[in-house]
Amino acid sequence: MPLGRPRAERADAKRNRLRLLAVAREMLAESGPGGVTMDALAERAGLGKGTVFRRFGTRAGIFKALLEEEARRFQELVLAGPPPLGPGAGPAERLVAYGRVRIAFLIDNIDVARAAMERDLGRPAVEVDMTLVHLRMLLAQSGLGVRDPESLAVQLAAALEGPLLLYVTSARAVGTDAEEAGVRLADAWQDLVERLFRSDSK
Amino acid sequence: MPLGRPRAERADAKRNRLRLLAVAREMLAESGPGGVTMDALAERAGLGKGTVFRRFGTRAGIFKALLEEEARRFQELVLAGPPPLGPGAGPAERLVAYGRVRIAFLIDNIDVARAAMERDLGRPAVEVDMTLVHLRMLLAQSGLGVRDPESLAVQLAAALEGPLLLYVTSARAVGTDAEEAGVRLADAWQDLVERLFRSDSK
DNA sequence: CTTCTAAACGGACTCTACCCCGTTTATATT
DNA sequence: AATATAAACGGGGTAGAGTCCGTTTAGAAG
Repeated sequence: MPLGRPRAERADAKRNRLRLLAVAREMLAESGPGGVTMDALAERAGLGKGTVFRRFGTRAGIFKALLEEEARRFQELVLAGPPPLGPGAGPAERLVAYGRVRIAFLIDNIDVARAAMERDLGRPAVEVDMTLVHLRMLLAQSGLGVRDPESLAVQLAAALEGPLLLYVTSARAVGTDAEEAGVRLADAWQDLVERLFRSDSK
Repeated sequence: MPLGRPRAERADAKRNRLRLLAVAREMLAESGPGGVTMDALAERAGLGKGTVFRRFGTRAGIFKALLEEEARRFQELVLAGPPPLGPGAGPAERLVAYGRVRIAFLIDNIDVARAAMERDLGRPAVEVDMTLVHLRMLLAQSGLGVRDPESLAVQLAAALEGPLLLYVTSARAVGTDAEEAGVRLADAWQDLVERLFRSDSK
C-alpha cells in the first residue's frame, strides 16, 4: 500500500530525462547556452516539446539540472573530503576554502549559471541552497554571537555568488578577465570572512 | 562646431520618451509588471513598437528607467540630506543608514526591480551602480585597512541587494512576509557592518 | 494475459520580445 | 526659405518560451 511517496519515476521518463540532459550538454558545448533552444533540444533528442517542459518546467530548469550534476561532485568534497574544505578545520578556515572553491566553480560554469537564472529570478533552486545550507552550518559552529544567523547566511551567500552572477559577467567581453576577477573576489572573500571572525574577540 | 557631444536629444524623442514612461507607470499601477507588454505600451502611447525599442533598448530598460526616476530623488538625500544618511555622520553609521533606506526602497519597488533584471542579467545598470559608488566612497573614508576596497564594495553591494532580489521575492507568495523580511535584513545588515568596523581596532 | 489508470508524450497554438528597413521629420546650415 | 542629413518613426516579420489537450503507454492489479 505505497501511499507515502508519489510513486517512483517511470522508466521512460527517466530515460528521456537523462537523454535530454546529455543532448543539452552536447548543444551547450557546440554553441553555448544561446544555442540551446527548447525546440532544437526536443527535436535533436527525438522527443516532443511538451516532454521537455514537463521534465524541466522551464528553460532555466535545464541549466539548473546541469549545474546540479556538476555540483553534486564537489558537494561530496565539502561534506566528507579533506580539510580545510571538508570537516576537520575551523569554521573560518572552512568558510574561506568553500568560498574559493565555489568561486572557481561558478567561473567555470558562469554561462550555465547565468542561463539558470535567466527569466527565473526568485527561484534560487537547489544550486544556491547548497551554499546557503553550508554557510548556515558553519556560522552556527562558529560561536560568533550573531543576532540573526539565518539572515547573515543569506547575506554572505549573496556576497559570494552575487558578484559573479551580476558583475563579472558583464565585463566578460574582455575575455581573460574572468580569471583575474575570480582571484580578486576570492581574496576579498577571505578578507571579509577573516574580519568577521576577528571582530569577535570573545 | 559641436563635435564632442553626440548632439542633444531631439525634441520629439524626448516628448515620446516621457510619454512612454508615463504610460508605463499607468499600466504598472493597473496590472503589474506582467501587464506591461511592448505592444500594449506602444499602442496605448499612440506610438510604434519600434520607437519603444529604440528608446529603451529592451523591456527591462523601461523598468530600469522607471527605477532611476525614483532613485534620483533619494540619491539627493544621500548626497546632501541630513545625517546619518547624508554627510555629517561617520562612515559606519552612514553605511547602516544607507542600507536601511535602500532595503526599504527595494521592497517598495520589488516588482519593478525584478522586472528590470529579467532577461537582462549582467547589465547592472545605473541603478546598482549607485549603491556601488556610494559604498566605495564610504569604505574609502572609513580608514579600514582593506586590501581591495573595490572588491569589498562589490561584495557588500551584493550582500545588500542580492537577498532582496533573489530570496525575498520567491517567498512573496505568502504576502505580508516582505515587510518583516525587510526588517530582518536591515538588522542583519547593520550587524554585518558593525562587525566589519569593529574588527579594525586600529 | 487482460484490464485499468496515472503518468508520459507530442506537436499545434499562443503570446511576446526583439529585429529590420523603408518612410518621415526635426534641426542645422546656407 | 530651401536643402541636407542624421535621427526618429512605424509596424510587419521572426523566433523562441511556455500552454493545452487529445493520444499513447508503463506497469500495477487481478
